[in-house]
Amino acid sequence: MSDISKAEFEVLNALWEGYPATASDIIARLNNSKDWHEKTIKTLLNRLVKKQAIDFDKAQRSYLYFPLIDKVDYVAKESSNLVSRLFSGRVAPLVAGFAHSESLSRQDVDELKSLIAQWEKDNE
Amino acid sequence: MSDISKAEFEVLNALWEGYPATASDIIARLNNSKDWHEKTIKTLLNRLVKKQAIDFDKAQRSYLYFPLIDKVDYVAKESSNLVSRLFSGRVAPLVAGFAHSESLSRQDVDELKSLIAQWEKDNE
DNA sequence: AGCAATTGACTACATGTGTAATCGGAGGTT
DNA sequence: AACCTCCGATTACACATGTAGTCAATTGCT
Repeated sequence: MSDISKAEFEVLNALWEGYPATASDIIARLNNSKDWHEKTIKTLLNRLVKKQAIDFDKAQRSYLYFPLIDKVDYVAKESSNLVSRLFSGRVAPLVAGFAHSESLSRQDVDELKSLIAQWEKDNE
Repeated sequence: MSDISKAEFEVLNALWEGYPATASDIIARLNNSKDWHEKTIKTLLNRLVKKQAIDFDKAQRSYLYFPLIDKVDYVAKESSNLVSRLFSGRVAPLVAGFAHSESLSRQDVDELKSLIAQWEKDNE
């Protein structure tokens, strides 16, 4: 399973942006958002390899990293994890929280409506 | 902020079930779900106090613990955190994931519909 | 009064995590 | 051939975390 730390996740996420990618690629991508030392990122890549979250092909000098776990899967697992821990597994109360805090956009609402329509078509 | 670890969260969550509560109360509550040593739970209570997530009133011998942070707030922060990290801050894609994995219930859908209706009334 | 049990405080210790620095070797440069 | 450079591997180290154990004081029991 994923026992990926916060920092490790950022690196993995950068890799999901495009792969295979060299360490330098990842470092460049993270340079924008994070203020991490190159060595730090390499350490994190290493730990991700050890955790079997990513792997690499040996190119000439540098490695070509690629993810072993799919972003969609990871995201689904994390979401369901949080929803089950914090909302007894039901997603509506989470959305309710967002509605309350004004964090619900017109776009969200439109998408939700369409999701619901689809769900109802499929489920009855 | 909350830098509450997983184990600490379980204890805090047990406290939210009802407070003020003694350490023994919490231990009893967690006994059902977790297989933690009494001492472990007391350590976690202590750490939560140090982190100013909870506090206590000194009763006679044992303390009466109570939360300093509200579950609703905590839950909102964690949710928004996850949604922003994994879904660029928009909640609909998260719900879409649930719809896809058959984890959306009739009840969820009804609640979502009512949330949406309310949102639209408020927002246009 | 004296002892046992209970409670929070303090201590312990292995492993995880954030954040690098150093090492040794492969490749390019002169 | 000798050296510099760039890469991954290995090592470092402080603080967080999971998971308890020991200590000292208080309380209840006899």
